[in-house]
Amino acid sequence: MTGAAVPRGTNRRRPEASIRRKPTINDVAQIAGVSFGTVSRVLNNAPDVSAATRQRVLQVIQDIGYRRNRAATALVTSRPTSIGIVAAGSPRFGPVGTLMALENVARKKGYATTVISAETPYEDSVQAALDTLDDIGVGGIIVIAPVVSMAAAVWNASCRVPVEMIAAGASSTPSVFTYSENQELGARLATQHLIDLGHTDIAHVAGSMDWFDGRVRKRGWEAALRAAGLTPGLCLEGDWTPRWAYETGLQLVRGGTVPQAIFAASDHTALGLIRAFAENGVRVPDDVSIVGFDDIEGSDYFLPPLTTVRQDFTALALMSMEVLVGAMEGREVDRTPIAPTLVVRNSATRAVPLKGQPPKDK
Amino acid sequence: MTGAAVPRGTNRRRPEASIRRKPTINDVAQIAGVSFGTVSRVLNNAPDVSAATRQRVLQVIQDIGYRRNRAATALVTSRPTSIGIVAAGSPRFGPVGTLMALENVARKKGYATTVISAETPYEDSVQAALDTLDDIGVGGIIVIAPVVSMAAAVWNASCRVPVEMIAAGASSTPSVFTYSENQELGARLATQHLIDLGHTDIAHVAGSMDWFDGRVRKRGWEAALRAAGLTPGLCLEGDWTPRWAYETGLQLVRGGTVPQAIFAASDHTALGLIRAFAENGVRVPDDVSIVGFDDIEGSDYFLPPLTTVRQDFTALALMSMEVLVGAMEGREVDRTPIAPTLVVRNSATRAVPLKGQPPKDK
DNA sequence: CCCTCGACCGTAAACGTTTACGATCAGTTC
DNA sequence: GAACTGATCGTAAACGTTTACGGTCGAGGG
Repeated sequence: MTGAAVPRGTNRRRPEASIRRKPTINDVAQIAGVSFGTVSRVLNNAPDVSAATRQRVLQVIQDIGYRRNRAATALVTSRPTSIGIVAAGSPRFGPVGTLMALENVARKKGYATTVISAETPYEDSVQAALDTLDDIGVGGIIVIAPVVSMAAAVWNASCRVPVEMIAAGASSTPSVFTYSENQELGARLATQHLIDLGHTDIAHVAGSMDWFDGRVRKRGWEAALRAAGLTPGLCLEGDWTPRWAYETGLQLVRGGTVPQAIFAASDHTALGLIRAFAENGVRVPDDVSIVGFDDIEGSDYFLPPLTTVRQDFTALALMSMEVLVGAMEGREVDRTPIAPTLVVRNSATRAVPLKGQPPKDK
Repeated sequence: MTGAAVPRGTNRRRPEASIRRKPTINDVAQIAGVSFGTVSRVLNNAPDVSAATRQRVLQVIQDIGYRRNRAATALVTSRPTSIGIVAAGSPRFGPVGTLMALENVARKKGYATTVISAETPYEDSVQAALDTLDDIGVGGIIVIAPVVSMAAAVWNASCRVPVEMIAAGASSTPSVFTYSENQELGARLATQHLIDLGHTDIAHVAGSMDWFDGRVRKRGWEAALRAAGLTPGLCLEGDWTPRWAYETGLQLVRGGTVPQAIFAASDHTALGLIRAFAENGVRVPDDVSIVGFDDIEGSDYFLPPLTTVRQDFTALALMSMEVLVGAMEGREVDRTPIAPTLVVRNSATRAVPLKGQPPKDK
């Protein structure tokens, strides 16, 4: 190969210096004694390569540890190579496992994930996150939007790529579609369990109504009650903290208005309630039945072990990624939400007739 | 959710909306009436461009919503533009907040983060993760390696870019350096608290010795005891689950060997212990003092509220990113670990003289 | 008036791929 | 034996930047 008309592809500026530089497609080609075009073909599993040649190239790739430069690939094929995830900074998330599961599915499908946090759930912050992701060249975005203000921000933002929102019970728009677990069903399951146990006075110590989860769980509670011909009783709305629940519980016992049964919006809520009751001699489940929601780690070792609702975050991640990739590739994909399951333990028990009242009183 | 919401700022930011294609540096140049070289200069804050021109170019960039193509940039300058994070799939992680904090710091420093999960803590899995990250062109990698087998895998793996491991008490090597919170100090704090309360019979219900956290917390317990002239008592090693702790607790009460005080390796461990004791009439803290580790959400509403040790994951993320970026840019950076803090609540109390024994015996 | 010098700006080449197209060379077919 | 046909392979031209270098132009020194 003399200097005459060195074709563009050959590595001219480095004879055989063999620096620590990453090998390129040309290095492979040269060693394998083919042109870089051929190497590209084997890289992309394209036809028009003989088995023997393919084998040889593959061998060289293996030997010198060649790895395709993603930037170059991304540059020429605008085909996206990664997926963006924007997560709120909020602590009340699914476990890290959710994120990991998301990544896992994406990787198996050949996409890298880059996650980015929205500093606030408002428009500029969300738009900034979306833009940053767009820069990177993601092919689609999943935003975890537990809070309604964040969802609103997403609806108002603009983005060139498909955006999927994980937000329980939020509505889809043409440009932003939604996926989530069927938390309303979960709430109905929990409430129904209490109903089946014979309770009629079933209160709800709710989460924040700024959260979709809070809204949807409350809705499920109401729906179950109505379906059973019961009128929804007390509903206290707060935040998700054990502290708030504790204080709420205190008020209940002080006011002498502890209900027969409580559907707590989260396990942490249940935890606060239980402590407030325990400190005042109100026994769970003997005096009041409680069921929680989330099945956080350790809830099986609360005092008493908590009957609660479990969401399958891994399945959620799997499905939502399926949906997004489907949208990116223009495929249609089934979008029936995942169903949570009730896990019954010891915090809710059969209703006993209230003292001085006939049972089945209605 | 009425239709009042703007239907997702459709093309609002794209006035003339000529083509769907992203504008390039050439589009900007053409509209601004300069050459692409000039645009590149203003993009990079290079000198040799007059204030007037710079202003005009900036304006055009703003107007047409130009955003620099990262792939192209990455291709020509090999300067890294992102940071990789590999996390084990394990559930026993810090909260999502840790990951988010990591991302946050990185973004502020101008790096994107891409996280990837190692499917197993073994060598091929870890190496694969490292390779994938290398492909993407990250400038440095943070691996969260709680398990010793994973750390070993990292030590044995090869990687062209700086690798930082977050692993409590693991040693640094020339190629892989380590950062973490000072968990041994945390364990000593917890134990010392018990000692200060007058306990002399302080057992440790440990975590798994496959975890750095498990090893280091045990070491801290021993160290505190020795420093106080006490000989370490019972040490039961298990996993981190409440379940195992529960069963261990059961054995303790059945054997009549419940110690005076227990340093539990984690809050979940403490939770299991507490239940086992509660179910058998052993009162916490009256009969046995317990201090946990982690300060998980809700531990302040356990029965009783748990005295425990809190790690500052945000600070950890901040510092470790600082360290990594420092290494990437060849800077020296202070690497003193972060100190956890003891948060005292109600699960540990002053020692009472054992029945039938004189106090201050031994 | 020529030369030099900054300040400003344009241009070519390179980064490592993919894609479209053209070339070569057996083997077939007539 | 000429022309056609696949199968296999090589080549040029992009993709959107950055970098190194070269040019122009007006001002100022001699």
